[in-house]
Amino acid sequence: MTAAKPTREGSAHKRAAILGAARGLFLAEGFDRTSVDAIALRAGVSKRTLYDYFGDKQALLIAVVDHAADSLMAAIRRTMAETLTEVTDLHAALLDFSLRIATETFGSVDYLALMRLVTNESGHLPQLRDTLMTNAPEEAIAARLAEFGRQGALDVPNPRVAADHLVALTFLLAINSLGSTISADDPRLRSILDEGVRAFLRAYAPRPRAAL
Amino acid sequence: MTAAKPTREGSAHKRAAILGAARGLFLAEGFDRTSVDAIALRAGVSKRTLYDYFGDKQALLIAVVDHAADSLMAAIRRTMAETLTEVTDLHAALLDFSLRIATETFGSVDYLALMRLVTNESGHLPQLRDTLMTNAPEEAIAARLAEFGRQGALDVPNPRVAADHLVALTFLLAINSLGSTISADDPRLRSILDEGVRAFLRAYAPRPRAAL
DNA sequence: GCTTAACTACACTGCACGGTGTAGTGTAGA
DNA sequence: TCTACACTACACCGTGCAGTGTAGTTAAGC
Repeated sequence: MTAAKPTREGSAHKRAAILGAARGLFLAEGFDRTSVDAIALRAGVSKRTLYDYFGDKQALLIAVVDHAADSLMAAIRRTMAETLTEVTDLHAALLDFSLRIATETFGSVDYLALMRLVTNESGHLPQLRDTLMTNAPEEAIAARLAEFGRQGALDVPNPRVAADHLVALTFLLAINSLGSTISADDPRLRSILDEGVRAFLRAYAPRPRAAL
Repeated sequence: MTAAKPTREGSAHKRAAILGAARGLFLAEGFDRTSVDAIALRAGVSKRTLYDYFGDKQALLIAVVDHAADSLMAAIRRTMAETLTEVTDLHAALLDFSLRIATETFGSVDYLALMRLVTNESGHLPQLRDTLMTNAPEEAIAARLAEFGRQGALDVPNPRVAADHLVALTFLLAINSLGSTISADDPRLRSILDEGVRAFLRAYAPRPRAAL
């Protein structure tokens, strides 16, 4: 799924170093402001090797986003399995989930920052559009919300919309209010996520059928 | 409030032309990808004049954002006065408000796109931070929501949080789902705003005190 | 020791772009 | 007509940077 142009496909270690360096610099400086020389320097790799591995600065960006998407999906699946099993206290479960996803190693916040970067900074990369237009994270969350709906813990006639709303009330709002650099222990982050989850549950709490 | 470096302060018409051209190109291509020559060409002005007016590419960006913020605030105030007066049908009123703000001449969507651009593309402009960190739009909306709360039409213990949630469920979600280029008649936009307003009202509808 | 492959160091090209300096043009007022 | 001004057209500079070509180094396998 990854592997943009691994012309030589050398040691995975070097590949990871390059991806990590590129991700960090792209997030901190933006795509255009990040020079390939800086990435190579930070990765401890010669510029030539970088080009042999990825072929192109744009291809490197695609690889970074691809890798981030995979990481995020893995984190979501793992965290969901660990936090979103209980139906007893949905607020605690959803808040735990949001907090962990937001702050976990390369969580959704960095992912969203990358998305913004891609969407705004280079709005003309057909390859990227394909990669990131899958909305896999939202779909995964939607599936879980649908499950809660089936169990009667939520009222979600349209799970995908509900998932979008949950994401908007938590991650989207967090990254919009705070910058792209969010520290895990920032009290504002916890506050935003908490309020967001609260509002989400108020909007999607099961209500007596007669009320409508 | 505007006026970054109007070294010469010539005809307001030329100034507006430059601002408009810059805004359009910044939104379409991003800040770094937009050359000053392109802006001058599109504005029908010599590059030299552009520099005489604004002094600097960064100063031009600041002026653009400043102007956008002013426009948006004016639009919000005007539209709020025209749509958010009725308490009878809050859903219709809020949806109308959202739709008009989102699609109006330089609505919140473009504003948010500019914010993203600024935040991500050049994360090191102290001047810009000051300009856009006011959160004036959210504050204005919060004030109106508080008013609704006083009238018993909504249950908003914390108006500012409620305003953030409304914005997240509508504009933020819209710009995140659709690109920065949103046509006013895109049915998806209306759908997103409608669902967002619905969820917001479910979350902030007045509820019997006994229920909690 | 020899070959092969991965990699580095480094020089180099081409280009795009931000910003400046200036000569010249059109225009309005005295 | 002269002056002042706003503006254009254009040439120009410096620089940063993507991408390439290559000679040389290291290490592994034979």
